[in-house]
Amino acid sequence: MDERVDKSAARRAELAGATLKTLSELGYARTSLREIAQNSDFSHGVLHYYFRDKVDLITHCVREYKAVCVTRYDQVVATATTPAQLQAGFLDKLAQTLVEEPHMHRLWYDLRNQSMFEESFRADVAAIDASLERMVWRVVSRFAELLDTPPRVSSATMYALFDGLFQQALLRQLAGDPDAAADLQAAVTSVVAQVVPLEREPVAG
Amino acid sequence: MDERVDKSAARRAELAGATLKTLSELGYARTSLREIAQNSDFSHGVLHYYFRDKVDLITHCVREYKAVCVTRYDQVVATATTPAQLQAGFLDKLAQTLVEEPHMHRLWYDLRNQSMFEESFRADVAAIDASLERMVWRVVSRFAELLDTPPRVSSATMYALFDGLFQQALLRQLAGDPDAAADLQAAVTSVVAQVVPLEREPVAG
DNA sequence: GGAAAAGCTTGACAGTCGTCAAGACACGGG
DNA sequence: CCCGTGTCTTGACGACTGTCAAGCTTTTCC
Repeated sequence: MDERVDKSAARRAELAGATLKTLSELGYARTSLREIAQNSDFSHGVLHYYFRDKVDLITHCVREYKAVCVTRYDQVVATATTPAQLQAGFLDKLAQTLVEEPHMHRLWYDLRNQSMFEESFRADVAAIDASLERMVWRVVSRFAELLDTPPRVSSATMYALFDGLFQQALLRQLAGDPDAAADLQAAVTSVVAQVVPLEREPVAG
Repeated sequence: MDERVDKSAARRAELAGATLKTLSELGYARTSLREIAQNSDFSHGVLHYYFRDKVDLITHCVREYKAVCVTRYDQVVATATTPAQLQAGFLDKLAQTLVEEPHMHRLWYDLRNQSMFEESFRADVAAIDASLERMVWRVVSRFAELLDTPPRVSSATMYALFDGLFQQALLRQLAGDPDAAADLQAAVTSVVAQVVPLEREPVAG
């Protein structure tokens, strides 16, 4: 019986993978079940054998997506012993994922946007957003710890800032701008210098 | 003859309005020409009388959208004579548009996202993004001028930061979070305090 | 007033969509 | 061997899509 559910879970994961691939290539608006099936080894009918409907399938995908993303910087956080090391490692991975996986990232932004229109996605999307926020905060708070300076903005704000920078960089990367990654690194460096600064006078006002 | 083109332009604008409304309600993925026509006084066939195809129609809409948005804060910039006035006016308008026009904003994010997948939208979207960046920069640079302190980040970075904050707030607003607007104002205030600070020691490193 | 032009509607076309029922295939236990 | 069960394919359904041609209505102009 365990074997049965394992098999079933594996197949679901396989189909979820094909779905993620399709979504990342075509975007939500043009992703159809038949197109997904063509990115897998099966026919379009099997999708309704493993998933209730299209929303169920995509929801499952979104959850799977989360697992991959959320640990991206954990290794860097775990091994870095100086602020400079941590910053360099983070910037490296940031640029790397921007250049190597832009399709995966646009898929995420597409789904998050879809959640603005379709309530069925909202809960899962919000959960992933929260996970990503924690991921970013692990990096930033560790950085602050190594610097012995508390961050000057909240976790939620910090995430929004990084997300905005990354999204602009992604737009440029997908438009073919060769400087997108380098400029992202520079911008992040500049912003971090402001919000997790070396010791300085407190801001008045 | 001028009268002809005026009439034609007016009708195009009218249909573009119906398109914007439909897009803001349903999102790009579920917006069809028949649905657009139902949001106007005409039948679906007329869309092909005034626009070559769907892409042409939506592209035209996007350009129209730009005109409305881009002057949102100009009045505030023109009238404010102190930093506090400018900041308060900006935060007011920011919260107001978040609460009153969330559908229009999700439409913009949806189309910008679509441009990650469809090259046909890319140029127009990039142009609007640049316009919005200039809009934000007019506010920030004026603020810095009134404070007699240069901003510590570039125009592009500043826009990305605001955009990230606004997008997070929009997600929360659309999910029904009653604190979305207030938290956005607080976050923007906090960030501005970091990147356009009152005089302080330069950041080392 | 009547013809020409512009504006708009209607209906059809070839596709595609999500969904699902019917049946084919594999496979292990009687 | 056959039967039952889990797995997968096939083909069909009604609905919906963008597009466009044919024709209707209104306006314009002589």
